[in-house]
Amino acid sequence: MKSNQLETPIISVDIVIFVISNKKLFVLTCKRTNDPFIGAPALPGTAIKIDETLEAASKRALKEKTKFSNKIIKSISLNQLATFDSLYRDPRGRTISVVYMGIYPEAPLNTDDILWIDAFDQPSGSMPFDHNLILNTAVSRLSGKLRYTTIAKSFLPENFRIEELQEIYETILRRPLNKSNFRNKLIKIGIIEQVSILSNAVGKQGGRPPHIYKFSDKNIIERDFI
Amino acid sequence: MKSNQLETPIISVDIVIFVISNKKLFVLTCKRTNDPFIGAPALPGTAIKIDETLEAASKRALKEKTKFSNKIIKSISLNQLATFDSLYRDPRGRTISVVYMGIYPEAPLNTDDILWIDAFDQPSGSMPFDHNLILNTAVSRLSGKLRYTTIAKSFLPENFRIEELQEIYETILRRPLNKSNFRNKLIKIGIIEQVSILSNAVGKQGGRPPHIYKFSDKNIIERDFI
DNA sequence: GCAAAAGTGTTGTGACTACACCCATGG
DNA sequence: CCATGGGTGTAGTCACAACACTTTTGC
Repeated sequence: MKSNQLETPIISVDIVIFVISNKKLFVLTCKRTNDPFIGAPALPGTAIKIDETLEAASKRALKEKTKFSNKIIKSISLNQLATFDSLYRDPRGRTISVVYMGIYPEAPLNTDDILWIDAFDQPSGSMPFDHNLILNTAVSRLSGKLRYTTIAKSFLPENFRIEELQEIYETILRRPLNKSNFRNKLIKIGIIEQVSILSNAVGKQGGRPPHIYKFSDKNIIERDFI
Repeated sequence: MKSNQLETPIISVDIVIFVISNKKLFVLTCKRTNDPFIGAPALPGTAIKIDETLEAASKRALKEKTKFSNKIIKSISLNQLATFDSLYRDPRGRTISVVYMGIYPEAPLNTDDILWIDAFDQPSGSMPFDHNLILNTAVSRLSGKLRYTTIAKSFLPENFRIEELQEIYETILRRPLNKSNFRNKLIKIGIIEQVSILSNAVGKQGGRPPHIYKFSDKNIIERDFI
């Protein structure tokens, strides 16, 4: 620990990465390799260097701790969530953490270093520092953003079925939505548009083939819509 | 300048304080007394000390730079806006600024040190650093919050006339609102309630005396409402 | 009694909800 | 031909916008 920590706080970043799998919302944690809480699953993070932006530091931390491919790291767009600054959040000394959030674009997979935890089932104290607080803040921001942005887009591939999209909403909002009203609203508002008339689905046991949709360019919704 | 700035960024806070006067939205600026941009009107701010929270640092900066009374400082509730971190935002060296915003509870008054500037009429470059960007971010957050919180409360005294409240909304949203629909909606949603039946107004030239209202306890609006 | 300020009523339009029904495919 | 997954239609209700109108005061 350097002596200058006595006079000026350290700045770090922490990252909240979401993914949806099997109608559940998961968050990326990495097994800690350093001193305090070593071995515990925590949000990935790092101290920031003087010549990098907070977002760049976040991407660097992600890369170092998760070993995700460059392609994946690049495709994750990070949004600033908030800055956490309570005096004793880090036992090593005063550390102020700026938190970024993003969405993982593929199916989650646990490894030795990585554990995807259920975002709605993380008892307080299950993560070190104030990471449970951070996660709860991120979850409510996520559901807030669902209302007035097209953030749901990041959870899906370029082309998707409407029901896949509806599942994203239902998972995050934690309530069932009406099929017919859901599609009517989204199409009327004009944030999604049909790509192909009918496409044969892969590996399913009967049923009418779904239409394929994609998001249009519109990114911001005028009023709330779900 | 200390040598450790070479290795770890400095953290500072900046504060955006709003007030409404004569149907205009104003923002507090203080004449800079220090080296870069000395004399220019800028958002008040300060470097943070190691043993104080960001919010405490903001209040301290406000007090030092504005000389507002303790009572006023106490009554201003600060909300974190965002953290600004572009690499060259401060010519002195890497400085990351966490920005807080709040609302001034009384009529604004310019002094030697203090200048209230029009929030909607600040050409880019009129303030040092990235303070124009910060202000624009704060303004759009303020209008966003108007939709789903009762933040308008802070612009008014405990008791107020409905038209005063409507003026707050019209000023921030920058469009006229319908009198009848405005009151119906706010009362139906239940965020304001009548205090007295009719009260004689002070110093006005005729006209029916207004009812007096206050905000009820509800602080969060379920859906958008204006 | 008239102007000014405040408060109320009404009506058409459009959005949201809930529900029932129709379509296209695999087995 | 039926189960399954997908897509559509509609009617009632409720919220919203626009506008006109009434009430209460000072002069």
